[in-house]
Amino acid sequence: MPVITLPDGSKREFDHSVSVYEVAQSIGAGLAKACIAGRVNGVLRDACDLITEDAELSIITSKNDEGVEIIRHSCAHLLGHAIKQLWPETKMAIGPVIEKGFYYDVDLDHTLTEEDIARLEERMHKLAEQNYQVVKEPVDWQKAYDVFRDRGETYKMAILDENISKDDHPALYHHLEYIDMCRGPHVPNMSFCHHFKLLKTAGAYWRGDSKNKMLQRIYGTAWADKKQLDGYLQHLQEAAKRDHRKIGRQMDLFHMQEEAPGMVFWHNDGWTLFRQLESFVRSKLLEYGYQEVKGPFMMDRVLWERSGHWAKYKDAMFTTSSENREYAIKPMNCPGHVQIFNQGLKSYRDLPIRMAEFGSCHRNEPSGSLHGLMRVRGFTQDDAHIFCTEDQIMDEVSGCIKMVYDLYATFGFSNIDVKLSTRPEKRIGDDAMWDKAEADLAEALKQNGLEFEYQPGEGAFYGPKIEFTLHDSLDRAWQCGTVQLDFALPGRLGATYIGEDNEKHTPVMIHRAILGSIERFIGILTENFIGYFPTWLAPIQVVVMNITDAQADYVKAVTEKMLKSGLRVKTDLRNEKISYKIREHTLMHIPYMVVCGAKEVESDVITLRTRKGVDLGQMRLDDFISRVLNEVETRSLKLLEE
RNA sequence: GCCGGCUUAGCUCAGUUGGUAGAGCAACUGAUUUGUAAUCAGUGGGUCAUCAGUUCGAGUCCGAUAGCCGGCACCA
Repeated sequence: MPVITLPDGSKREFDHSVSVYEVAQSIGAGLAKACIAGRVNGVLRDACDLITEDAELSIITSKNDEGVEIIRHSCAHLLGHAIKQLWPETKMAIGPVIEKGFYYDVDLDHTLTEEDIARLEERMHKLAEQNYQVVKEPVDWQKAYDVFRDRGETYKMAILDENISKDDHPALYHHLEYIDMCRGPHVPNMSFCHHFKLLKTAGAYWRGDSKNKMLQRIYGTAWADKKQLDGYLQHLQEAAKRDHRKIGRQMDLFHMQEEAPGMVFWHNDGWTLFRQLESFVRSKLLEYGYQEVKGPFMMDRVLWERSGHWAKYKDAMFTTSSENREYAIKPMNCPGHVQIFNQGLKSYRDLPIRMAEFGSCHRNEPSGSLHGLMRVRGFTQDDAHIFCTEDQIMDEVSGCIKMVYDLYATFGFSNIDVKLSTRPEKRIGDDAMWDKAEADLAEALKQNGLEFEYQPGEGAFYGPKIEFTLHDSLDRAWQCGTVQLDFALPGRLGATYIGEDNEKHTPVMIHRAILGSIERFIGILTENFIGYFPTWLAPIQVVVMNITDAQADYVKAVTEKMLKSGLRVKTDLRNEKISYKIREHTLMHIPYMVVCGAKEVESDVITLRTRKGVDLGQMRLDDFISRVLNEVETRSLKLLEE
């Protein structure tokens, strides 16, 4: 006699076991029709699952996030259904839900082309339009194994063998003649799965291991209704428009070329942006008590062997040799910083030493991983290493965390994910060291009131790390900042200080970067702002234009005054119509456009317009300069009058 | 590195069943002196990524290499 408690607190009593669907039906026909699944005592269950005892139940429909996820999951099955009809020899691997969609990994000798994807999608639509019932069949392990063995699904057999206990009761989901295995839940019928689109194919290793066979992965997106689907497809188009590689070319920020794969040629305007970021960080270094240093770009291989980098990363390091000495071009700055620390005897009174560098690093990243500014082979870290005693760890890590949030806020990034990556398989140092390092970082995060997730096994080989992932305006995630605790490297490289006890001790080293790679950060900023950089970052802040040659001298004088005030200004005295000039500079996203015609000259003012097309009218030049300087100094994210 | 795709003028792209290349924008020159997102006219510009094949003949077909793009793997 189960009593079902609904989310509004109301209770319904049944004199027999009821399915989720039946409960929905008892509430109303509309809800029954919309019912995808149910959450029973907090656990997602299929609509057909029976409730035998008193339970709390909420009905899941396509209005719930969970409902949409179930739709996506069922779309993966639908894709399986279609592909097995078109290519019956296909072996199905896994078909999970991902953010905004789903994919299915399949093993199929025939390489799927774009036309094949179109055919597949068409077939999926045809199947879904039948609105067939999805039938769930709970089975025992052996039955599931037999079913997939009979169907030649070797990957499903492998999953049963390696991932599912023999005592378990996997569920089979029947989509007409197609059968898939799943934890579920799934939609009760395909009427829910009409709003999807296949997006692309890609290669993906079986079980995510590059030693395994590469399968074909088919990506798709699925939504509750057409409006959501169309909205998402449009969102994808918008995202493509803000690609930093495209904007970087349009705004003449940088280029890359075949002769230097993964390395950036910064043009004047891009380099201006770069320098602005650098001086911003530099000003913060002073505020947070750092010194700034610069180490050599390459050092003898022996040093990298001692640090442990050679053993793990030699394939990814660029080397060069001269006069019987082999050098490695630095892939990171820490060993260099230890060399600086090692000059002269240090006392515990000297600690902590916070040593920062805009470190130019080179790593021979795998060719397939290169991606515009986001993943390059030559990059610049806003790197720092803090040498401190064990007692100082908490304060120093805490200081790093505060600095991370301080800097990100300047760019308007507030939605930040925090992760703590723990010891990897390949590592140096004993377990006691790792226990302490991981505990310290976790404690520092807790003290700062931050919620975080653990990433087991994702730490660096010398210590655990905190990773900060920020979200841009399209809610895409980018890992930028990192704080790493290191009990290993200072010892390996012979760093010591004299303690209160007059004995030598090995300092602890904290590695930290906030922007990460400046190149990458510029890529992120470009896409986040779609090229509309805030004035303090904008390569050109103001452009001054004349209407006719008669105002050329006035324009030059106005420009001169702005330049002397420290603004980045350029003139446009070309013999073109004002609308033509405005169009061009608007496309280049220059924050302020100043027009000087006969009227302005006469009353000694300027006329202003912003790149957003806002008319700011006439203004006195001094007034404008002081307002913009204030905007730059406060690193405002908004233009005047915005 | 792996799977797939792509590579034609500075940029965005056409180029029919193989018959030695075209547009728009940009650039340059000239005219135009113009009031808030494109003035008009003219000119120049490509070993069709590179290399090697098939063919009487290759931008087009085959192969290799490089780079890029989408993923996967990697990411100190």
